[in-house]
Amino acid sequence: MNPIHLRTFLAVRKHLNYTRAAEEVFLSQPAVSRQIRQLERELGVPLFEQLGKSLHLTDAGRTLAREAERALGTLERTAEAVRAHRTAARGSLRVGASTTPGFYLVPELLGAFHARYPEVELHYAVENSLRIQQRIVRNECDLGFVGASLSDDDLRLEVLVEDEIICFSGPSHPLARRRRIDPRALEGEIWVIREKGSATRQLFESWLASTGGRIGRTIELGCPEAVKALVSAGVGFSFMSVHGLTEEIRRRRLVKLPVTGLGLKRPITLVRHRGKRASPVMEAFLECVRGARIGRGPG
Amino acid sequence: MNPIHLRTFLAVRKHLNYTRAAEEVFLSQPAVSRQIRQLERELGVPLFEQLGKSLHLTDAGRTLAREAERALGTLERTAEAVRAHRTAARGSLRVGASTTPGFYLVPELLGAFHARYPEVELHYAVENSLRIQQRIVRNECDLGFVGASLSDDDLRLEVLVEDEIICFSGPSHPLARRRRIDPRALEGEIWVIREKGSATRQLFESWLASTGGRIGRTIELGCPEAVKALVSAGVGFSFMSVHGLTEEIRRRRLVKLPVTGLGLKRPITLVRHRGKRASPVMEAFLECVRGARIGRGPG
DNA sequence: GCTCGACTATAAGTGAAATGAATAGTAAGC
DNA sequence: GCTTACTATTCATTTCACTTATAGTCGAGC
Repeated sequence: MNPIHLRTFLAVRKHLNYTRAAEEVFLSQPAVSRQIRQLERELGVPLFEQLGKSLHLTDAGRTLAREAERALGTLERTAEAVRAHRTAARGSLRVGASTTPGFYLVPELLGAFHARYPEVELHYAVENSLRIQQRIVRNECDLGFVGASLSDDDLRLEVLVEDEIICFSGPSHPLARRRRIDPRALEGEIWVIREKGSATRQLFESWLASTGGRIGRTIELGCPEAVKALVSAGVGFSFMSVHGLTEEIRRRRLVKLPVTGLGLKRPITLVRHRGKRASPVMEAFLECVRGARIGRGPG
Repeated sequence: MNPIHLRTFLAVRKHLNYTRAAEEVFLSQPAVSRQIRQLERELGVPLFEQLGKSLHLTDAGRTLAREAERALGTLERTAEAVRAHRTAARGSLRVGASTTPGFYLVPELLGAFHARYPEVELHYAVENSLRIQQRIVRNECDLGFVGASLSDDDLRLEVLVEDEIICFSGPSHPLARRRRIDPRALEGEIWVIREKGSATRQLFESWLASTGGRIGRTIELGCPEAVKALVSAGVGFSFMSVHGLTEEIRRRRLVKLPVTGLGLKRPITLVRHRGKRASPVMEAFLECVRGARIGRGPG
């Protein structure tokens, strides 16, 4: 029971005349006869009856006429719903991000995108860089933003902006008054730091080890905002992407510490699967990302 | 976009594997590839994307998956609704009848039929015999019951029962006391009779003319029940099918008049179009008609 | 009663489209 | 780097639907 058969049937019902119906659907009259016969055979009931010269619908034919229009409509709406995905107006976008971009970069991108494409369903996952990488590979996310440099043949990387990691403390902290701080001098202080999986922490630890320094007493917190709040209250010091600190430094709630030799930079990278073809929604989001003039960050 | 394509698509979505999907829908793998490609071309969007070795649905694919099930369901229900007409349980029946059977025979048949097939939509037209005949020829009615003998090459006639036309008056009428009434004796009385188009009236008038009798003063009424009511009240006399009088005669509200030589019989005939194939509903109704033991009438 | 006109059914030939088998290509895993 | 699992491609084949031509049927008009 094809849509073609149904349309032919409806044409016959309309004219009650095979020849006219054939003209309407641009077929020959035998083709119409055949299609109706096929329908009748498949459904097991006659759809038309011929009395003398005139054609009439049977009960079954009346039922089919009523339902066929609904069925064709459903099919048409289905096709239209799918075709709607040709534009970015409808669809979904699954974005992943590691903590630093996930807190201080991506939310505003998503906000801007949502304002332009309110119908698009957004999914957002903030996890550590490794897990974001996995999500991309498994196609659980369409694209990701990470602070770590990943390397994987399956991934397509695109550096968006350089991120700088700085040390900071609260304004009342003794370190805040120093004009120059040797890395070794930090060892006696309390370190307020993120959990082990944090790329920021790993990066900083690597650098510290290269200077011969060690980590002293620590307080571990899972969320960068919690770290900032604690340090701002005067407890210890920490290090973090400068992008996450702009506002607090301007308000003098946090102070950048002049640690000698600390010039830790890393790229914030847009990650995609190499083999993935960009959907219209994804194209639109990428345009948003590039239009956001990233790189004019606070660094 | 055939149902076949949609089913193939749903199989691929289920397995996310063309080869397995091909097994499920009993096709070769290239055939599945091809059908999916056709769908994608028709809809203008990719439905699947291949990342490395694994297959994923696109947004468009997800939409289609959701809608395709609904669309296939609609089609299936449509087919089922039509197939339901293979039995007499669903459908419609258009019955026509002339006055005599229309009042005193068909209603109980329809009642019995409706009790057995409550889902069948019934249409019932009571008109004079000629119009019923027209309705059958034009296929406005599926079958008819008439009191007149019709002749038409297009019609298929079947005598159900002999109907007898008798004369009657109210119990208080002077005629009711007579043991024998000559047709001529009626001329002085008031005739309560049906309208001109009535087959009963025509039949009676023909008979009367053959005896040399004439009609005297008349009161014309359109409906046989009104005729009975008036006569029962003592006004004049009338003639009518015995089938319509059984109850009133038994209750002595009407009295059969012994008019000499009056033996007017006519067949109550079932009328169908010769070329019409009986639908299941019609078959069922005909069975009802024959099962009603017509012929054991009150005559 | 016969012929003509309108219509549908049937038959045969044709062409397009879908299918399947074989094969090449590609990615993933050991 | 080879093997395995899967999809894309190619080509021959078959199937199916269509068209053309024709026969059959019904109704109308002379």
